[in-house]
Amino acid sequence: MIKVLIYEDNPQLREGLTMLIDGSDGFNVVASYKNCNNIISELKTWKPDVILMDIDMSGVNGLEGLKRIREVDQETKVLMLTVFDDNKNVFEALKNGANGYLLKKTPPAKLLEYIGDVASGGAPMTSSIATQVLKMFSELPHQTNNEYNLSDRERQVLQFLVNGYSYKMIANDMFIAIDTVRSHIKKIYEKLHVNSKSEAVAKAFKDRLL
Amino acid sequence: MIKVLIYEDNPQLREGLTMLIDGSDGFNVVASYKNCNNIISELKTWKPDVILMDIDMSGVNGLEGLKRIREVDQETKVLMLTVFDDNKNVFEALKNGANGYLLKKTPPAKLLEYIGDVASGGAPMTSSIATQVLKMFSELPHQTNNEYNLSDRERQVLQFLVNGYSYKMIANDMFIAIDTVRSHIKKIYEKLHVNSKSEAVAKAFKDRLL
DNA sequence: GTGATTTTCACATATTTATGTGTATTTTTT
DNA sequence: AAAAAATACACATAAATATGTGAAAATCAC
Repeated sequence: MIKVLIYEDNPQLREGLTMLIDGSDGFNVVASYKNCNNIISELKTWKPDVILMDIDMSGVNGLEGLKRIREVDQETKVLMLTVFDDNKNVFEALKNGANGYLLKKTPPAKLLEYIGDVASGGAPMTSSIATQVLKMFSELPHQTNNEYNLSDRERQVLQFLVNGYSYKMIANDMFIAIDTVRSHIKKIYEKLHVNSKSEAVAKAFKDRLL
Repeated sequence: MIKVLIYEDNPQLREGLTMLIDGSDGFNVVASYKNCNNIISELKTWKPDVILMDIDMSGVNGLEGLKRIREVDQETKVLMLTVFDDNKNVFEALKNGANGYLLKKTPPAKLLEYIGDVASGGAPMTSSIATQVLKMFSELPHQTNNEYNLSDRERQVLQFLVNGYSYKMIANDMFIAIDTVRSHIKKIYEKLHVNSKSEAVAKAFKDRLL
């Protein structure tokens, strides 16, 4: 018997899902809520096998709920539900440890099938979602990180370093004195907590700084 | 009407698949073969919408067949079929532009559904496969590339460079003379076609050399 | 508008790197 | 067994890098 906990904003859909799932052999809906405001205590109370989680809810939404769950529990399977297959949410959800991602228009029979899948360790997603996921991963490594607060000029210089330019070449290409290049680089080292060109270059790759 | 072309080693399964698919509304099996030896001319002859491709076949196998197709055609959908969901093949297939990946034990009804999915642009996969794909991508950057034929010792030295070690520190840690470190590094530069430490480090990341 | 940051430049110097040329074992490949 | 790589070491030198100290103008943020 798979214990299911439902989070869904819309009362009609919430009722519908509960009826559908609870009325099916092998499934048991232990409770359903309209947002994730008290998700941790609810999780502890019901100890569900699978959580069906709507993304868009007023109050604490599904992504936030997922995060809260994963802070304390890696075991419970979480199946995200959404109306739109919008890129950003899919990615956020998967990053935060969602076990699957379904569109609300998924037919009832398949929904049950997917809940079964996820309960037994699978990662179900509708094929349109799967397409997106693959596309995202293939296009991925583009989104720059700037937790080190490099300035524009510093990022430019770092880019040159990564491309293997010497100080002299950088000075030439940027139309500044070599001593200026030096001072930028000194600042970069400070900010990245390194003290050599290759460490800076390595860090640029590791932390996707460019 | 979705035109399907089948490549499958096992005569019984080939017959079975053909019967199943051809006998279903909306599907038409245009031909089926026991290997990919002549896949390009067969592709041109039949112009299928979807190719159902077994991975393990004697003669030209499915992966090789997929590669040949993608050299000349990006449009035709290719659904890979396999008995085992072994990691390596899944990855290879997806890298080479497979549109989906199914286990042979997929029930007939779902198989048809998946063929429909892929024909309309989806990327169907069984949930066990999807799980693997996600896991692979998340674990990914681990599988070293050695097209530059770095020797063991050279790779070690490069690793130290990436970690920001100076020649002196490398010599110390590897219990060799600093001149030996130099000579290794010179060799590394030759092989990577670079001439500075940072270029070598950058290349190590770009080409996932370590 | 003023204090903070960024960008620019200068001078000095110790250390590190890049390159060349050569040699001698050992290991691997053919 | 011979040829080819890989590994190890030495000496020399020009170029590049790291580091320090200092300072002025421009730009940004509150």
